[in-house]
Amino acid sequence: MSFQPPYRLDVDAHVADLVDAYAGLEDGEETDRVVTVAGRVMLLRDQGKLAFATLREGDGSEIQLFALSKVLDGYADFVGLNLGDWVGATGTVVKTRRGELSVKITSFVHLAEARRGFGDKFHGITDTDIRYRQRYADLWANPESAVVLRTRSRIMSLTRRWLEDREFIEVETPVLQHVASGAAATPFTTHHNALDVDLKLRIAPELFLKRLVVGGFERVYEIGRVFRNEGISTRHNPEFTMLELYQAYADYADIMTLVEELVAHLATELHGTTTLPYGDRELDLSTPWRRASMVELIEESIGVRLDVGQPIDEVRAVATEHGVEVEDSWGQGKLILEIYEKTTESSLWGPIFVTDYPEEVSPLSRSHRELPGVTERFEAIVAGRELCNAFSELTDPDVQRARFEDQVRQKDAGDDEAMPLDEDYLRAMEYGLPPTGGLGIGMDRLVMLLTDTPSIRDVVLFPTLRPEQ
RNA sequence: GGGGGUGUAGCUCAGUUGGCAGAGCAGCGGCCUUUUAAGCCGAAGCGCGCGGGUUCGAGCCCCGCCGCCCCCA
Repeated sequence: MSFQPPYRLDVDAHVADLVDAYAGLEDGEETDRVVTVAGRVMLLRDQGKLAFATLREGDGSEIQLFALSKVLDGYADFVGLNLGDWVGATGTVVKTRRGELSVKITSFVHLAEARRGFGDKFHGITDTDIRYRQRYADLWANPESAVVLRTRSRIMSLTRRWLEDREFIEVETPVLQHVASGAAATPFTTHHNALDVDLKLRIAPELFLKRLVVGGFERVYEIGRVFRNEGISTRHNPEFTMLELYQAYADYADIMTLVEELVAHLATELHGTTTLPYGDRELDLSTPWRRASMVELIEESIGVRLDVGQPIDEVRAVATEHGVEVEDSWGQGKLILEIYEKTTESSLWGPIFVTDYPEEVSPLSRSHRELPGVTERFEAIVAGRELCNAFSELTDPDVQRARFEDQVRQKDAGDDEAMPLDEDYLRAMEYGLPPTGGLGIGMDRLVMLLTDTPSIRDVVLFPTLRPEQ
């Protein structure tokens, strides 16, 4: 007869709690506390008339099951278990003579067979292809994978709580959009049969969230998946999780404060400190973070002070001198951004707020209150990577229309990632968008930095992969 | 798209100057009253990513392709 597992089981103790509660038992001491625990048998040491098994719960906590043939009903079945099998076990909490906290079991139930093994019981599974494709196996074979991915859940939860404590409300906006705008990226296209229209998967929730600010949601955020049809690397997955928030009556300086406080809060909650290891370096997330403008940082890097107002030939010359492949359609702003990315960005470790991006490359940002040609926009670089993008939002519909039209010109000139014009968003702005600060954070990258993880695939449960075989 | 690394049993890996494919673990059979990656005995399992080529002979050499990892564009 085939294996017939029970339909349910009353589990009355978690391994982690038992480990905490009974750490002080003496070697050989037995309690009369009866517990039922459950998990997978990860190791089994059969001694003949007695056996020891290592039971692991999904959170990684482990306790030994101590089975005596004289005491345990079904002893023969117990020692016949395969590594990886799910069991429930009932018995008393004891510490063995050799000092291992155990449940001395009087009965057990076989809950599921592991027809496939979890790999080498010492080395686990190291083949990345198996780890990413069969995450369900990786989570058991490599407990450190499970720790990172569970920490991700914790980060999402802490972030939501922190924002809600500050009166932000969470919303959900469309993933399927007629116009995929709000970022410079190539969208995925799909088709709706009943309407017979092509739809895009969102590349950012930005424009919908700002519509909500127009609608009176003064502090609003969304944590959701966005999709960008571009390459895959250690820092890019085609679908990733973005936090965007908008705060009415705030500007980009307020948002800088919000970002550094949020990140420092998360670090403190998770690790008890704002000084974290990342790779072979250290990361000091204590506030405040340095603020410096893009042109200042370029000057520090290459010794040349650039300005969007200077003659374009001079900026082109600097770009060419530093190996930037210049296109004729680029103005000073785009050239300066390219020079920054080529010469400066990779040398930044951070945390640092890079501020005052050129208008030409910032179609949704409000112009700087003092400096001509640049916007009140910043990106944070943390651990050498771009973490977020934020600005004082552009609120003037006429200026926004002009910026969109400029983007369309750039698209026509061959820039595939230039932003399309969103007519409905302009209509929304005509109802009045108050002064607003906005932010987008790549949550996957935030998890990477808080878990000291080098690849985005290690913080995404099921990363996008080529189809098998 | 370019460069580097890698692909041998279910898993982790070793395979010397080209000369009948190996180990540990898992799985299977057996022994064992305090194990900790338990130990011991036994049987079984891969024809070496795929396709060509050189050679008496290729896991090792050559060519092409494919997958995975890393770096760069």
